[in-house]
Amino acid sequence: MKMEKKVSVSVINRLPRYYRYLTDLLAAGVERISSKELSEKMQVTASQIRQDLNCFGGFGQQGYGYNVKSLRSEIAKILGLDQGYTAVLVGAGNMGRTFATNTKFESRGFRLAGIFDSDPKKIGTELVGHTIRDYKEIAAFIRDEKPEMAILTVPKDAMHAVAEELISYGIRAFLNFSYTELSDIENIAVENVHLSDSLMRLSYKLLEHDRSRKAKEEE
Amino acid sequence: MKMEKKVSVSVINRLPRYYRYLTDLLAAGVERISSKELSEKMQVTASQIRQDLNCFGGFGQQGYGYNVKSLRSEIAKILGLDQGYTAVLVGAGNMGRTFATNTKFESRGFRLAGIFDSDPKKIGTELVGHTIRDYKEIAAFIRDEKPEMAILTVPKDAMHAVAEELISYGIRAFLNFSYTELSDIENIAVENVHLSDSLMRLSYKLLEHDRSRKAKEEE
DNA sequence: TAGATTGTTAATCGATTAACAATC
DNA sequence: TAGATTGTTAATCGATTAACAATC
Repeated sequence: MKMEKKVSVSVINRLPRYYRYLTDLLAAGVERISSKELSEKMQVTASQIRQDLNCFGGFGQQGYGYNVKSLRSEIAKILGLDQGYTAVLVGAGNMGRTFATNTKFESRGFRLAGIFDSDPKKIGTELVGHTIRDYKEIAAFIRDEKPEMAILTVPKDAMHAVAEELISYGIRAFLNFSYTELSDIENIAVENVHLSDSLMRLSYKLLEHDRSRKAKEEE
Repeated sequence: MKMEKKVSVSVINRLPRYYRYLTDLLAAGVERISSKELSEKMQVTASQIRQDLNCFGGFGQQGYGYNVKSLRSEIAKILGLDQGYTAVLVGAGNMGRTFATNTKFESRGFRLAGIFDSDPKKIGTELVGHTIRDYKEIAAFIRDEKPEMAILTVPKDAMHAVAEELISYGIRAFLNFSYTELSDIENIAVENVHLSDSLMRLSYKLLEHDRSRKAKEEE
């Protein structure tokens, strides 16, 4: 895997999508695929696919295309899915429960080590095969289990304090679902998720469509 | 609001973030802000902020900056948040419940008209002030209530059939949470959300950080 | 070998940043 | 008026697309 120049975020952002499509193709029993075929399925250009992949290495073969299984595993490696990264989930509210339930951690190469909350009503109950633990025990837990990542689904007012505390225990990656953004911190990987942004983008697109429909009618 | 050239998706994608920051500033009682101040908060360039806003009009004032309240409301208008768009939620599973609970529809200018599921155990129960309805009744409901948007949190195998059915009833925007992507359809606004993509991006970032940390240690 | 499709270079296009005159 | 900061043009930078020689 070559890594001369820094790979642009545009490319990185597309990798999970490639991974998903390749996972589906593999499940469908497809053995090989050309950049052209894949580009049609994904509604992007074949050029872009080839350029993106060649940021990391030459995974294809002239005259043949790409082997679905091996390309998928190469992308997994690029994304770090082969690292066995371990995560803790902090916050077992609605969002936490949904994320824990919907995310197939193992099939994505991750391990969910534990779930924490500070609500006595939740502590001790079960969620996706884990007993929800008291947040007070998280320091000891992280010391023992050495997870790298934390998924934060805590109230926005608590978020910063929780993040700082977890960093002091050695956590170095955050998937943050709380409304307030966690800004970049040196040596810490951060990814903020905002579901309502998607709704607003959809609204913009709908407005655009309505506008062009109206413009057509007025012709 | 000028609209000569098509505004790029990069700009559109940033609008919800501006909207969030302005909402917070307004809540904090901040009256005016310059592109420079905002750029520092948001970790972008002041140039980018001014360029982005000027795609839609001159909302600022030389020597003064931007009025937080009025800029926020301009962005709301651009995003269509003043259109009173109405949505139905289809699927009251984990994801549906979380989205319904976490999204302050009204404060974002939307109206949630109804929630549908086909599970008899769920039908008739309450969720965020709505009684979950039988999916069989959705045709009549859409005819009466005329929602524009549907939020899809249905199993991936059902997704395409549901989307097509809803289009036939007049729905013209989809926020799709199912694993399978809903590809672009003419005159229909589509936004796909993939939570596990965020986890994979985080994983990539973590791997990058680990790599550069290791490289430093080896110096 | 002939055909197909990659990897890669070059050309184009678009987005970001810088700079500054306009103006509040 | 002087100072600040916008709106906007120009310069730079980067990303995407096109093209094609390399090669399986």
